[in-house]
Amino acid sequence: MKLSKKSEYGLRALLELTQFYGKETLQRQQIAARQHIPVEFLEQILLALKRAGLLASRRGMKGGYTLIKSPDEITLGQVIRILDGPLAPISCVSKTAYQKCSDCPYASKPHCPLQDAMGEVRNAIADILDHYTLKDFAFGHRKG
Amino acid sequence: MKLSKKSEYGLRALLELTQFYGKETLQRQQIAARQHIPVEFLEQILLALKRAGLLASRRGMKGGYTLIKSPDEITLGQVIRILDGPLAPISCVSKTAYQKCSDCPYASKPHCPLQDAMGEVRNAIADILDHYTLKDFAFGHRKG
DNA sequence: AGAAAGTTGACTGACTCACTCGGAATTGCG
DNA sequence: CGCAATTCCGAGTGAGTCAGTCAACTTTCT
Repeated sequence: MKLSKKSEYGLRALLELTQFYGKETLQRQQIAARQHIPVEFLEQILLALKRAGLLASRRGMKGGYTLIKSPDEITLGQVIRILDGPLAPISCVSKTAYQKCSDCPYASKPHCPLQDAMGEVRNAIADILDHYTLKDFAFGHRKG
Repeated sequence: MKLSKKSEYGLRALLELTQFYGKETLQRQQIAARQHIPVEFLEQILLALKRAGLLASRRGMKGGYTLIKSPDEITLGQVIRILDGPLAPISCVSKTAYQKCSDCPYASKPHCPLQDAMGEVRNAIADILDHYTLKDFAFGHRKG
């Protein structure tokens, strides 16, 4: 039940990018320095987020990265799925990456206890993370 | 955000033991066969659950494992913590195994966005798993 | 042209996961 | 007692993942 460093760094990088949304582009180095992230590792994270359509970048001098979508249209759930894969604790309860469990003795039965329990967990996680936007994340969460 | 095979097998084994609670002791082989679990791997899982005080065992012929506590006093959360460690996605929001994050730039600040978000997630997971008993698990969950 | 940035793919060392094995200790039965 | 059946325990293993690192290349600005 663990969040990888990759996702953690990715989220922290987006925190910076959100703060400068609409103002400046940020360079790897700046983000890395402000958030204490190894710069080469950060790079491949930023690239993944770019390929997924969240970021744009410009090369060369004065280059850098920018958020390409509004911070209230990006959720933590999206980001984690990009960097870590599905949120579900077991793949037979994933909605975005469902896979039938192969050797489970309940595969043929009408219902599986593990699926019931883990389905609840996955929904609880997704409910939070898919409604938690970068804006909430960077400027304080809505509730309260 | 993934449940290990170890926990999955452990939970499925306890499903069997719950069904025979107060009736018979079950042997590794029987559990392994009924739940399609590699028997030597199952063994070390059962041992861990025994050391944690959930199971008792008897050696030799006619030996086997029994649940030592009532199925409505054991929660899925307990089991997963024994086999997989803390439920929290990052250790700085764990209640059972808290660890200060070392290089986080928010460590000194009054609050950390990542902690806010992941704290919510950890609470949601724990709320479910710490109230989901083996009895619920084996015989159908309370709600509804 | 040349410096500064991003891009790409490969590489690495440490670690974890999911088992597997061998052997010792315990128990039941004849 | 002797033997078989069972649990107990520690160590080992092969594949894969995690968390970076590196070198070489392309693009852009001055």
